[in-house]
Amino acid sequence: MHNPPHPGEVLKALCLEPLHLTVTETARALGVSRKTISAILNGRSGISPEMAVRLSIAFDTGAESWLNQQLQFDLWHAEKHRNSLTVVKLSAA
Amino acid sequence: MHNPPHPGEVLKALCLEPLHLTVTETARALGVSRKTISAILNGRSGISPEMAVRLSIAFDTGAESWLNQQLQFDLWHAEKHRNSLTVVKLSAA
DNA sequence: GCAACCTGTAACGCATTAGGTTACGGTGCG
DNA sequence: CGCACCGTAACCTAATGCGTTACAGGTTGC
Repeated sequence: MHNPPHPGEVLKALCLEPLHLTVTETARALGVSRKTISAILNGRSGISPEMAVRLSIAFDTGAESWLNQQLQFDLWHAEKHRNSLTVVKLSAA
Repeated sequence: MHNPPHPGEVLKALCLEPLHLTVTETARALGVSRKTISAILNGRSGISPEMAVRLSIAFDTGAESWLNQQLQFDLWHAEKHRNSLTVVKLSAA
């Protein structure tokens, strides 16, 4: 339940650094601009579904695992505002 | 591989109909506009992280399960364009 | 030393999308 | 008929993924 990492950090640590890939090389391989990769690595963008598919092709991983990391990250932020949401319980009623 | 259902359909079938909830009632309970619920039920919007938390409160379910359904849905659409993406493999390299 | 080059990032614009507000057609009830 | 409620469409705003362009900091070759 502790601060989950940016998916970008994981991407950097698990994919780019082991292969000594630069932002430029990665961007070219994925078919996107350097900006897009830079933004992800620095946590200024999330992993979009399309990007997840690109990653799954380039690094031969599951697209789902990338999106799951993004999900955990987004959810963790959303949960922080849980108690500031005005919601009425309907289940237990 | 088969067309995953829209999260809105699931929401309607599993939450609204069993409790005979109207769009209006649900919207009030969740603290959003009727439009927002209507859009989700008809597949014109996805389940955002914030919405998932609202659903988890109102229906006492896991927020993650809603986002996972959304993930499966989004991913399925993204995968359809997999072969139209210009991506170079880096893993096997 | 300096000029050409490459790398990573910031600035700006565009398209998409979740969400609110408002307005409209439809239905039930006094 | 009149009124209230329902679901949805139309319009606007804010956020965000992406591309293009521009810029600062290094290398490398001369």
